[in-house]
Amino acid sequence: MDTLPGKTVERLSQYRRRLLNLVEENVEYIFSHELAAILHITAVQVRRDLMLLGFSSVYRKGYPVKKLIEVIGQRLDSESGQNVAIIGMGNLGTALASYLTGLRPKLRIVALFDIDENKKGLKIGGVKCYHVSEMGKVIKSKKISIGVVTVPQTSAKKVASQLIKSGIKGILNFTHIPLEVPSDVYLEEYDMITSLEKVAYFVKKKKK
Amino acid sequence: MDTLPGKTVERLSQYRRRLLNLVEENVEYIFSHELAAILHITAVQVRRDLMLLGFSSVYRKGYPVKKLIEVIGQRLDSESGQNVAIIGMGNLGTALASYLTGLRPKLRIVALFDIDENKKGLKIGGVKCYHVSEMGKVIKSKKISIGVVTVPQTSAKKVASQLIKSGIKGILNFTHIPLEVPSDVYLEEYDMITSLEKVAYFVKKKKK
DNA sequence: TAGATTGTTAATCGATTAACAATC
DNA sequence: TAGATTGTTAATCGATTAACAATC
Repeated sequence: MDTLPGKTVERLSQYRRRLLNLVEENVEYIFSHELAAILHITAVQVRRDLMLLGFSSVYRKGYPVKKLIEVIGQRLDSESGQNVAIIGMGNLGTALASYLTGLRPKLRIVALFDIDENKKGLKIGGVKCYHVSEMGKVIKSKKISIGVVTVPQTSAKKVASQLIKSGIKGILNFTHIPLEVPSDVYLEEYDMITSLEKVAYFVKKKKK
Repeated sequence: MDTLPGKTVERLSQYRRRLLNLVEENVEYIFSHELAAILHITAVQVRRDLMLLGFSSVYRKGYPVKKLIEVIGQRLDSESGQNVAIIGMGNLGTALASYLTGLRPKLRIVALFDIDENKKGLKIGGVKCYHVSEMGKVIKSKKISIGVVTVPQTSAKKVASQLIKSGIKGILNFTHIPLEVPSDVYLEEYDMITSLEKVAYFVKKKKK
């Protein structure tokens, strides 16, 4: 199966989330222009993405919602699911832990880590917190392939190298320093201050 | 002055952050390939971005760090600075408030809001928390132009419309529902689960 | 049927990279 | 000088949009 473009992957993730809401509301079919309107994109964009999935609509009814959710899942998710750890139980890590836990059945948050001995054994969103010194052991025993890094800047590099040494295959980095990873590890970085500065820049520009 | 492409704005924000670190280390000049290496991009990319700024290097010494920081500031920042509010003091909002406060002199976090009466008057990172009912009043009196939305999903739309009604010009949305804004308001959305699903997808793909 | 919607190709737009003369 | 580095144009790559025949 071909690898989808990153942008399409992002949108498929968004489509699925909206579609899951629609199922709750007992919507059975949706037209491309309806889904597009929800996400503020064009109907062509939606149709093209679904074309890449090889998914077709039902004539004059639109796309069957449940079926589409299923097909997106087949493409995005790993069949057996993937295990995720969050490292750094400050405010950001805690927010992520409680939000992500149980949200996607195929993306299981199975371990949290913090340097603070007092947080050891704590449960956030039902998931146990371990001391960072146990990282290597827990990552291997729980078959964790993805690490979310929410530690303070100062320890980011150390944590990343520990993750890599433990055999993690993907890192989502929320700290504000760029990380170095070997080519077999997928790295995604997100930086809040950059987003905010971008908003500030375009607000300034709009004023004129 | 021409409007810079969004991607360039993002990178300029990143350059500045790295350059500020370099100043601490008393680095006076930097070559394009050095800055590129720090950010895992190409030297051409860096040079092209700086070309858009109209900024030139010093022959055989590279770009003067302090001067470059200044020029990036002239382009990205608003001269008089911009005021920012964060709405929703859960874990995520608290993380943002404490991280962002005082980080960029021209982006001042001047007010926090929460629906919980008990948080009223609280100070996070030295910034006062108000009750959401005071939003309109405080936004106007403090001349706030940017709102960061970190409330629970259920109240996201309501908060956004209050912000817009109060005259805000930019919204950074961390909730998981797409917002609707009029065309004179700049909207940037960030969704953590989408980032995580993207990492998961490419980890799955790499395995093969 | 008439016409709303679709799936797909081709065209366009935007962003990145290659190429290379200019610098001193 | 020789050669590292730069600034900029042109070429390439990738993603979005326009166009439109096909569907029933």
